[in-house]
Amino acid sequence: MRTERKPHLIKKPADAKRQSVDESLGPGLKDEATEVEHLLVEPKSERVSVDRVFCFGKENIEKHLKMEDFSCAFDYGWKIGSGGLDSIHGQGGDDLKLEVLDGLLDEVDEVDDIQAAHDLSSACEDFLLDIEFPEKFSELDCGPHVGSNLRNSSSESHSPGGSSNSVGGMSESSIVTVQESNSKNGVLGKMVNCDIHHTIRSECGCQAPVMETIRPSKEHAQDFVESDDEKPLVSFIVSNKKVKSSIKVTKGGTLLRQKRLRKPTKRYIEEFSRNSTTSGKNKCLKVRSQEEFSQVPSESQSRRGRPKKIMPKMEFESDCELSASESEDECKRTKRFKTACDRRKHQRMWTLAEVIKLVDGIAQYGVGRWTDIKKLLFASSAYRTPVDLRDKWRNLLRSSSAHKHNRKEGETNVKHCVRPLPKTVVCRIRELATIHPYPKARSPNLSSINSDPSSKQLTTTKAAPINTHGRNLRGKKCN
DNA sequence: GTTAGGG
DNA sequence: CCCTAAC
Repeated sequence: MRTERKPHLIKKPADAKRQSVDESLGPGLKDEATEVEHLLVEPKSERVSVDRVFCFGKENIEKHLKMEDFSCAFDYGWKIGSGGLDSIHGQGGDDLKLEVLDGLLDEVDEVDDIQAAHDLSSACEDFLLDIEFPEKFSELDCGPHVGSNLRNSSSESHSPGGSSNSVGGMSESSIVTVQESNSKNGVLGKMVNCDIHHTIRSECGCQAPVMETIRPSKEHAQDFVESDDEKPLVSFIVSNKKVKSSIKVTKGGTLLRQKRLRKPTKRYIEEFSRNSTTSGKNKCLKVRSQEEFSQVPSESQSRRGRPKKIMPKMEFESDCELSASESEDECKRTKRFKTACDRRKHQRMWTLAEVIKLVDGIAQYGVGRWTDIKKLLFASSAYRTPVDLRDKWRNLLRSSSAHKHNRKEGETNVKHCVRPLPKTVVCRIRELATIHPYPKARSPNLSSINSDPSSKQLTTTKAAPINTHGRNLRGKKCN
């Protein structure tokens, strides 16, 4: 049992529950301060509201409730049962707790507001809380069914290892049990809590493989194992909650018994994803989208890394499916942003010097050896890929042919040439085109030779291989 | 990996 | 400038 563990923080060693709780609080706050912080928002609110419902009226209890934001169930159980609440305050470790948990009060206010809106002051708050989830996850739960399950689980929770309980339902049952025990007798609740404690532990160990079938929970399962040994109750519950939340999202009807689980707040999700990113645990789906986002700016330097292929759209979208609607929007936004930026990132105009360089390169190496030309003549300009050189050459041929054509026809269409090249360059291009006809492209030279415009295509395609220089790339490569 | 061809 | 097929 966990109670045997170093009770340095406990002033009343007789209280087994508090021992475990305190013990768990110590490391938990240090290691998973943020996680605990957010995860505990829910239990706290529940506890507080329960406190109101049952009108315990103990000031110290209320105070304690505000301060102690760990495992709702256990905390409550021993509090009521042993009445050792006062001992918590003033303990050395409480300062740390207060620091960490203090920030929770703000968020708790949120939850309190929600409760007020739902008019939870009645004794049926449990049910209202339960109904809250069916509303949000209508496909998962149906109100009455949940309620019945809740009661069953709570009553069954005395027998640990109840295989009927799903993983997600464990904590739920524990919570409910505590609340019921509060209303009936604290001692029983205490015992129940003990049992729950064991139950959760044992069941979590057993259920870990099952959870692995669910995608995001794989990490959680690991957390389970870790926390089972190292971190006591709080962290354990925390991880358990994590699993539950993920299960709730991914799996549906099979895990209906997760009633007490509140939908994680937006802030929690964000924080969680952030933590996951830093800690290397991809517990949240959003992490991916964030990573994608961060990739965008880094691509601006080199064209070489054309990210379009790197970004498979289908994969992107499928990831979005599993996350919430908000993240879905984000995904869409990101995708739009990326596609808009990726396509035609920078249209670098070809300078005259570059054109001349290209022409020289072609004259030197021939048409088709674009990589060679790029390496030798455009090594400095990383943004010019061999494909770019080829495209440019293609365009040059076209324009030069147009030039020729225009001249032939009386220079009527000169204005169509957006960036007219110097005559010398055009002449060179034409010469090169004659010597190195672009494969399958309509060589201006040939086209001029061939008076019949309709037969240009055929003539060129046939003429290219015939060319004595063998400038056709394919033929060249074969050499 | 490179190139041709089309968009 | 980008994409894809072909090599």
